[in-house]
Amino acid sequence: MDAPSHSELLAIRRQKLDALVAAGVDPFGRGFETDGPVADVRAKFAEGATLRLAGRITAHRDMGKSQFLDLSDATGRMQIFLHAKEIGDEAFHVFKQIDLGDFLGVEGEAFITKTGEPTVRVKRFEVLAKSLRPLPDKWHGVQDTEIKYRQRYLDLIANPESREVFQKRIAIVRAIRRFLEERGFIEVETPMMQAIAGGAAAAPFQTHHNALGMDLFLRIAPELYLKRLLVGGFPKIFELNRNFRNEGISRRHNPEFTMLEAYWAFADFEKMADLVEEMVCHLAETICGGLLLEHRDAEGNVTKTINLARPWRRARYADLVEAAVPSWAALSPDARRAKCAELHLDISHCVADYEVTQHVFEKLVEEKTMDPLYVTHCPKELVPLAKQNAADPSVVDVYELVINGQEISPGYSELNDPIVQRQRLEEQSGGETQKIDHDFLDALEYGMPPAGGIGIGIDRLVMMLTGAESIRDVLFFPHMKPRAD
RNA sequence: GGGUUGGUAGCUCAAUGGUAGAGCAGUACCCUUUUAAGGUAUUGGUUCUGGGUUCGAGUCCCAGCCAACCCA
Repeated sequence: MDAPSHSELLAIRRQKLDALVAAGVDPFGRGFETDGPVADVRAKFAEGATLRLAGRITAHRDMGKSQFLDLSDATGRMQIFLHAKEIGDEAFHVFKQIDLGDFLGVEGEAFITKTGEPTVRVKRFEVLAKSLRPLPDKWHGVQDTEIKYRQRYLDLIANPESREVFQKRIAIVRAIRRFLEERGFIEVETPMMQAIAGGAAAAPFQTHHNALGMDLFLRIAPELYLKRLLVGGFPKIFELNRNFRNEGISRRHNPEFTMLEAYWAFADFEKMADLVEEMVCHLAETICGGLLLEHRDAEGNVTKTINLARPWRRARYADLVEAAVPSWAALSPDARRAKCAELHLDISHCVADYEVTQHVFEKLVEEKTMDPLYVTHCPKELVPLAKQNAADPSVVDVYELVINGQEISPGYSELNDPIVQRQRLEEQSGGETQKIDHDFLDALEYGMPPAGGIGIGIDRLVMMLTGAESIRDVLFFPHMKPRAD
């Protein structure tokens, strides 16, 4: 329910709407030919040229008979000038019904004002859409995080810095596709609704197919279907799309998130690491202005610096833990727990010994690592779908890429032994065989080529590359609880 | 799930327990090159919701809703 004064502001705009209709003007106009988005029109700007552009009115400077307005879209802003005597009384009366936020299409002559501002002198204009609600403050923009996230369109209209983050995200996603395609990878689509939610350990969202009378799950990962395509003979594939996990929401988690998975037959995890390193540097250099990324706070102070300079450091998991806590490897499981208490690390949720070590790794290595680090030779318990190392079967041939204190990308030498894979999945399912994707295991038995595989969480990658501190700042429409009425 | 902080005009923000205010936006008027235009006047409030304490609550207490941050 709107507060009374809000209704008053709305009522005034409705009155202007009625006045437009009374003057024979359609307040919600039709198609309008332009010379392109506002930025393109600005690029074509030449004094004396006739220009046509359309956009939303974002500023109005009323000088009486002279009117200056800013016409904007997501690409830019252009000043337009309008004079009562030049357009005539009838048109000026229509113009008087225009508010900030309305969409206008204009045609006019390009000129430069005496303050040097490129401007379009309006000869004709059309009302393209009346805005019936007032826009956010033009100077402060939208500060309220709830409005930013719930009404993203207002954030995009009012906050240029938000718009820039999303434009970078769009550019990053496009560049990833191009990068992989140029290297012979093809993009494929696999089911988002799966009878068994496999490929990761996470709680799925459940739904129901009426006609088939069966439950389905939204996928938590596309992995098992992409591997079927390796079996089917596609050697270089990727999928860049949404996954769904029915878990908590936080600064780093949204129930649906975007994941890139890529598989390369006859490659291994080290080759995949080279590929990811090259790709992320390519993104930083072409979209984010270079390999040195600076994250800033609201005041513009640098809070964090990430240096992507190659080659990226590679180190074994055990060596990293050992460097963080000397003699860790020599300690017994009980001594390790005692050591954690000494270091004020809460390991109450850890059951197995490898979980204690993993907690030490997360707190003392991962969270403190800003520059890229490939963590290799991880314990096999952490990664059930990867190949065991030939020399040391207690570890697997994988990397975990850490940047910005977060895991950005895992890469595996994929397990293609169907017998070992079956054992691993059976152990993981804890005896609940209905949770095992038997068709996937059958597929492996037909033969899957050895392959390198990667996953990259696109939202976290964009956070790292743009300096966003919350995943909500890189998602157009982050998940929110409904607001009570 | 636990803790901390916040929710006041359309937006951005003020307000020792004592008459709810400002800037912008809006409205009216002045102004023929302004650009956060300027000037004069002016409208606009269930202070998130529901209880309680008090002579008196935006402010203190309790419960709830929503959000941000931290922890798990």
